[in-house]
Amino acid sequence: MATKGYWLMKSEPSTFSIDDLQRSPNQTTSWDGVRNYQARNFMRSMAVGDHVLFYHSSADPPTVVGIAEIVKTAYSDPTQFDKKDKHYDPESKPSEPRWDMVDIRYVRKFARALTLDELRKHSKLKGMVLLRKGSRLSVQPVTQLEWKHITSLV
DNA sequence: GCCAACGTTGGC
DNA sequence: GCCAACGTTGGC
Repeated sequence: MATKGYWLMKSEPSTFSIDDLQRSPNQTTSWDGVRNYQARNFMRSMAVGDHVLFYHSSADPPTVVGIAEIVKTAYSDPTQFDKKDKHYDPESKPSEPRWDMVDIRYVRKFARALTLDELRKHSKLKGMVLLRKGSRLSVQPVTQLEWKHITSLV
């Protein structure tokens, strides 16, 4: 059996929180609006069943709040063609869509949210992309060890 | 609100 | 292909 991938995805809770995900139809949503090539490429490499840490960015404090899973692999993000959408991309052609999204489903909320300060105290998490200075990637990989360690805290 | 870090754009 | 200017992210 192949090992599943582990990821972290950021969302501003004022825009879309883990509670919003839990309340969504089938507790599922499509992760649209990603307009960064690196983040897009990570989404393209996701497989159904991959595990996702749900992160609340620009929150006070910013925290890892729970877990989701990938339920649909990357496909064209329709908001790139919607002139009224904030993430409209006039350069992208329907014949050759530039931006993709995946579908994720709610799995669980942690008993408590994990702050960056707390995570930084764990030497095992020292290499985490999330904790790197200036790291802005909204979709990023997590190692299996990092995943195990974080989920063991809650 | 500030600003460091980073990605993108476009002139050359 | 270089790099300055600009825009965005996101912690603080």
